[in-house]
Amino acid sequence: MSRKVLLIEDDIPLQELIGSFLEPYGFETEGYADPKKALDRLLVEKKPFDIVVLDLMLPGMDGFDVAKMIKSHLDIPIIISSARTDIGNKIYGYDLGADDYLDKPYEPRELVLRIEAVLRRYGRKDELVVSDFTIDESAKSVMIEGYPIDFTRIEFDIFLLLVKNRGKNLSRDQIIGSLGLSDDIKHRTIDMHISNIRLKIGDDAKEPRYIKSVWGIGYKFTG
Amino acid sequence: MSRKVLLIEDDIPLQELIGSFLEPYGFETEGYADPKKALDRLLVEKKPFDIVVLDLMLPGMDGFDVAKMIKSHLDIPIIISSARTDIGNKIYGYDLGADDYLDKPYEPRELVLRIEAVLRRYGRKDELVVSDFTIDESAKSVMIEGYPIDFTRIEFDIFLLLVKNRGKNLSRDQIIGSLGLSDDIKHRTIDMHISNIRLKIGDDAKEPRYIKSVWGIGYKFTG
DNA sequence: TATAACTGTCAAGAAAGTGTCAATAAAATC
DNA sequence: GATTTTATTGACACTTTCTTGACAGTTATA
Repeated sequence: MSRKVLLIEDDIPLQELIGSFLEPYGFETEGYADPKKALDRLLVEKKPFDIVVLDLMLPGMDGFDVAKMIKSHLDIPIIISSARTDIGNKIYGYDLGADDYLDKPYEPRELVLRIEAVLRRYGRKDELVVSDFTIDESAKSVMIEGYPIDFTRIEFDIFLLLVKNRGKNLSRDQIIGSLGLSDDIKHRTIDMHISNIRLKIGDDAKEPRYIKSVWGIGYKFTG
Repeated sequence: MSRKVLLIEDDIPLQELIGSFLEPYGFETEGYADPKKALDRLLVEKKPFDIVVLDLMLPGMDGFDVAKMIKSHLDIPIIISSARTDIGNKIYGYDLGADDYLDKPYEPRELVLRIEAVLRRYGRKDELVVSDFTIDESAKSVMIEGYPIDFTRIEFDIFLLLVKNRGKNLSRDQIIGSLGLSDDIKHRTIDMHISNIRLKIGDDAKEPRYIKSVWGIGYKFTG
């Protein structure tokens, strides 16, 4: 299965160079010099690309606006390539959600690496890696340093909630509410789940590394 | 007010170059070649830095471990700088919470821009920043110059109330009422909480910088 | 300056919160 | 529907926080 790259680049020879360079790596490239046409293909015709490679210097439209428009409509990775040496742009690029940034001129080989890295990151998107844990939300599985942890359903839900709010204190009621548990559940119950979670992740309640008790408030995860 | 940069970099000439380049932009740089010393300064002596610039290639310790250690103890932005061209590292860097990534060699001017961008991004958290304090209401946490203060729940509530009414005198009864404490609580109790709060924020009751006693009335926070 | 009212903090007991065992209830699995 | 697994809860020991009386020190005021 070849992966489809939408290349928005007004330098036609470069466009062709990139296209032919990417091909042997299993990428199918479609290049446009006109950003409006590219947007049309992506957003109107809804051709399913895997990634966008976007030049910042474009005729008729600012590359930033293109990136912004794409990101606001579609969840697709974007690599920005630019000859501008202005770093402000680079930062702006990250801010608006570009997934990587490549200075021109670059080696085509580097582009391949970047694309693969970005796709890899995107591909394991439902795999949350936080501190020593790898959490797969859809599989409801957690690994600690590569070793699977055998959480029960509620333990998993509580753990995930804590991790997603890392650094934040969550009260027992917030936990109960977020998990949709019957609301006359006793606070002791949450404590018990926390106790069991700690046991399974090897956290010592006295000196916890991951799940800290916040006296009078609740619990928080600190990666 | 100058912003403090902790530079962990074993190339001494580069360290000095960066230091003198950053200075005119209002940054005060403290450089360490030895990551252990830098960590000591940051985590043990608790010197309040605003940002960490970290080289990955370090003697004695892996830069990743340094970043991890810092992030697990302190909520401070980190920019990783590296000569490694390995893209895997870059991704890993982002994964473990680096706030930006800079390829060596880089223009010092670029570092300035990155630092400012990262600080700007950091600054716009939904936190209440008053005088030397950063208060996160939802997390019920308070930091003074970047370092967490370990308030109890009632201390936090009183402190927040005072801060939100800064400049205004609050009577003990107002405090008791606002916090929903049992209304037959003695005024001594509030004094005691104030005393403990002052202790924790390093305020001297005789000559308080933050929480002033208003004779015959109550207390007020003056940022 | 003397006196009354108020404030700061110590120390100790009261109150509230937390960790976990063990028993039971509820759910899931076979 | 019997068996196994998971969830819930009371109990109790333990920890942390809160409250208060006491008393010294401070400030207002007559």
